[in-house]
Amino acid sequence: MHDQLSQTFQALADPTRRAMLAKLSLGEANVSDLAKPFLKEMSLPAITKHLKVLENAGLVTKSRDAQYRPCKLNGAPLKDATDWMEHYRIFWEASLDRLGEYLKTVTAKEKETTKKKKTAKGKNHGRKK
Amino acid sequence: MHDQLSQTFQALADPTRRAMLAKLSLGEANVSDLAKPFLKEMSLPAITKHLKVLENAGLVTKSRDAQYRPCKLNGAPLKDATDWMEHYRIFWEASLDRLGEYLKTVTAKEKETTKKKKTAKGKNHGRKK
DNA sequence: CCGATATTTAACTAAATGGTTAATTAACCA
DNA sequence: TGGTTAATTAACCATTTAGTTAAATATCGG
Repeated sequence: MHDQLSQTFQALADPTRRAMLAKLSLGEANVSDLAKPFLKEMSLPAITKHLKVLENAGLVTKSRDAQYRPCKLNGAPLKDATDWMEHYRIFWEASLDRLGEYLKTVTAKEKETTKKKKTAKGKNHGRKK
Repeated sequence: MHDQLSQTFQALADPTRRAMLAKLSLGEANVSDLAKPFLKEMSLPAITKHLKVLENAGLVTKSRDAQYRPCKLNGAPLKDATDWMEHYRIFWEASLDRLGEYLKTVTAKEKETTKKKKTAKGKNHGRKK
């Protein structure tokens, strides 16, 4: 998985890393700032590694300030990610529409109760249709 | 990594799986349809596994039609993913805006040449330097 | 220079990922 | 019924991931 987009999605596929990005969205923070909320759950080197994943994905840049490493969020790779997802927007808006449609239907037809009920509903493992 | 959002991003973090979604965005397709473009690079069971990842992430649903398994794209999980990313939009538009700003500036102020140039520009977070 | 603080590196481990080949299941069709 | 097609499952393997502890590096501050 070497392409940029995969790396971006991969980096986002972890709640710790997303939380770190959320923190960085509030402003620069050094490593121990970023680590603080997680030090009960994991060690500092674990944080360093997560940060490295974010850096490799280009989502975070690190600079130097004495012994500190102030980190900065770089949103650029997220643009390509949203651009990719944008192509699929219709596929969730469509289903929401259908949900709305469905809700209208059920509320409207509340009188027309229990018509057909025992048509093979479950797995119907044996055959098709 | 058990949360839905992580699973969604994880599923998207692979070009084969994204290509399968792209194909499904054109309409239903059964497993061998989906596999066809990749059978030179990988085996059918590999495709089955990728498909399973997409199913587990809720991005694809599979039904039965005789020996075929028609697959359908379900965009719903992508909504949460884009919603998440939406919070960061400013972080890529910011840089693009600054680019636009910059472009306006240079073209507009082409007469007013080189005014102030060396005012501390960076973050200068801690202190040093 | 010394000790403390901030962070990384090394070495290791367990589990997940992405792939393989071979075998199995299921349904069609002639 | 038997052969063919569609797809999954099993068993296995290599690599990556996510974590650990312990040691190393670098910089500040007195």
